Amino acid sequence: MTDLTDAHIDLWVAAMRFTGGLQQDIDAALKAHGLPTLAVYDLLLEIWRAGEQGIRPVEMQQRLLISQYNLSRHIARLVDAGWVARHTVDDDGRGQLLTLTPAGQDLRARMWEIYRASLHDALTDGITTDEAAVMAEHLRNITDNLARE
Amino acid sequence: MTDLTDAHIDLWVAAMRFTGGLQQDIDAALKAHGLPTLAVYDLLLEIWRAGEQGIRPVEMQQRLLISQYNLSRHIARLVDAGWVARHTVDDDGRGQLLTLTPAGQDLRARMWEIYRASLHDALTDGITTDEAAVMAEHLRNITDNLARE
DNA sequence: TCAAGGTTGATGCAATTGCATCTATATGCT
DNA sequence: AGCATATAGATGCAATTGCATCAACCTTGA
Repeated sequence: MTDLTDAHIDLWVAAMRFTGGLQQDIDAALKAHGLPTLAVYDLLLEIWRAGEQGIRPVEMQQRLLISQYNLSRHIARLVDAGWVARHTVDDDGRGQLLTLTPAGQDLRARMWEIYRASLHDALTDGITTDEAAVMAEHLRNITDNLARE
Repeated sequence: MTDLTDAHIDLWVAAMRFTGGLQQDIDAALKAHGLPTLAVYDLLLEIWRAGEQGIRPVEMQQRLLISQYNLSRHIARLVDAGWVARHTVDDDGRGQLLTLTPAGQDLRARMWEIYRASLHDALTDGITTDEAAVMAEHLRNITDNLARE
């Protein structure tokens, strides 16, 4: 039973400022190019990764930190905008499978250009590849602890 | 001119999942105890730190990642709830100084109990104090880079 | 087969956030 | 002083989010 030290708290504060600040920068860059937010990008990425087979909303919900009703409404907007297509599921009448339309694939690619540029500007100067790998591993360890509880 | 590597991207993804997941856990714990959200805690903390002298909203805005109108409305709610008091500024008729009422001080303390417990559960098992210190320093370096641009 | 309970996704309504703009005060310039 | 511009904070309105609940479908068990 170890203690929570000031260093642990510092880590939490630094992590919050890092993700919060960079997230704002990325969203600002996306908006400046007339593109949707980072939250929408995450959805498009998941659907894109699923390929032609598609992905169920319930599966996206498990992977992303998003509430069910929020996901449901995001999907409705993406479908309305013509970026995502809904398909029926053969063996489950409740469900649906989502795929990206060509326009959706194009949008995701354009968003990634901007997203990637923001990450480049923010990350490459301040930290080496090796340091980044070590930190990512540590953060995954902690996050796995969370999920386990 | 270095490159953005997969390790850098992994770091970003891991950091997002870490802060997002833990933030959800903390907010859930606070809510389970009938307390306001983490965002409100940050405001109370800033005002608390300012002590009897108080703090101006414009200064809070610079320190926290919050928009002006959002801050303005949060403050209005905190004042309505009796947790924060507004004072006039002698040499600036536009401004105001905020302090915590006794009820606000009590609220902040109660929130910190829950907040601290969540941080303890999440952090102490997965990472040592020394590792946490190193990571916090790295993250601050990156975040400082952001601010400079 | 069919009732009970679980899962998937949608939605009405309230609260919050984002955006644009506004009011009031302060500062700087001539 | 008098006007233009900048800063601090508030607010009307639209969009998004949170919460509770719902409808439709699936699964299990008697």
